[in-house]
Amino acid sequence: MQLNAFWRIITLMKHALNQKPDYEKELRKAGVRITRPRRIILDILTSTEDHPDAMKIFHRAIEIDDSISLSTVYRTMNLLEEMGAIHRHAFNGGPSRFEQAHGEHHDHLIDVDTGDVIEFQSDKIEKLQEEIARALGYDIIHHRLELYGRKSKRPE
Amino acid sequence: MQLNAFWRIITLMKHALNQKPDYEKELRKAGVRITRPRRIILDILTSTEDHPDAMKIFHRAIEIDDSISLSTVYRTMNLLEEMGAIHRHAFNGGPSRFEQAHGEHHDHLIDVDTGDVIEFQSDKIEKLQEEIARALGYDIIHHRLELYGRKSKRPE
DNA sequence: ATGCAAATGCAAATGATTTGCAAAAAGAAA
DNA sequence: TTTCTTTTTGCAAATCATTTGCATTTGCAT
Repeated sequence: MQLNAFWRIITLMKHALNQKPDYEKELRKAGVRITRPRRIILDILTSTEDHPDAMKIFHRAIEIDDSISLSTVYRTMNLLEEMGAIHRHAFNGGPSRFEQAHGEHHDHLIDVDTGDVIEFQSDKIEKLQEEIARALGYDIIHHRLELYGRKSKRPE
Repeated sequence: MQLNAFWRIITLMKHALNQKPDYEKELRKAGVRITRPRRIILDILTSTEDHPDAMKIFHRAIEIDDSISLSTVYRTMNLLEEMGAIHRHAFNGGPSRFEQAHGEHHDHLIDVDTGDVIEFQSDKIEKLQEEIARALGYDIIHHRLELYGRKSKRPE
């Protein structure tokens, strides 16, 4: 795992640290009913490293319980997003892809050939964004930095 | 217009400098037929400061010629994008919004209340992105930086 | 002017996502 | 653990942005 003063890779960190927040308890506390479909979807989300879209989540879900419907997946994603448990991305304008909202904010490098996603974070970039927004008279609500790249021929 | 070593506003620049590339000639040279709908859509694109979506372009177009169809707008946007004459954005995962591809690369600050877009550019951020991608073993094909913000209460 | 390939308008198709509704399940109360 | 009320579900149909098939029209090289 890379680590230096300017930026760091996030992807592997959450699993290395085995951060699996107990969403079930959290959600219940917030008055959300924990149903069978929701529990299954949460499990899928907390145990994957990728950023699946609704259809992919649906397919993984019906392998566990084939009565789950696609609309429930969509409804659950909306619910979890509102509760702040997941984040939604629209890479390249494609279908929404989701990831569990583990603590650290991070940006994404998307492999244009495979769709793979690497998460990283740079305080330096973050700080520059703040500076620019402030100078333009704005407060940043959220932001989105996506690098679309291809594996280098000769990695250094 | 702001200007310093680290970043600059782009939005106003293109109109201040009155950069209206002659897309018609360029496209014709590339073997693209200049039809009435295409001419009208190009005019709309080169004479607006905002980032309209297909529907907005369509409405502006039928004011000039009410026989233009929405599918032609979409087809023309795809064509112009392939020709590199325009850029497509999917802010917030909403419908595609377009802008003429005037020379300078730039990023966007989107006003979450109004949908307004301010264009800016920071070499420093650009350079950091390159660094990160390289360290991860990738070449950047393109990237996307969007700041979503709200006007500060006390602008400085 | 003429001919033919390319572009258009229209309507129907697509893909992602949402919604209405009756039936089923969750959780509080008894 | 049974009952009751409310929420959630599955299904099918609806919606939204966008694309496509096809018969007709148009650009433009000859």
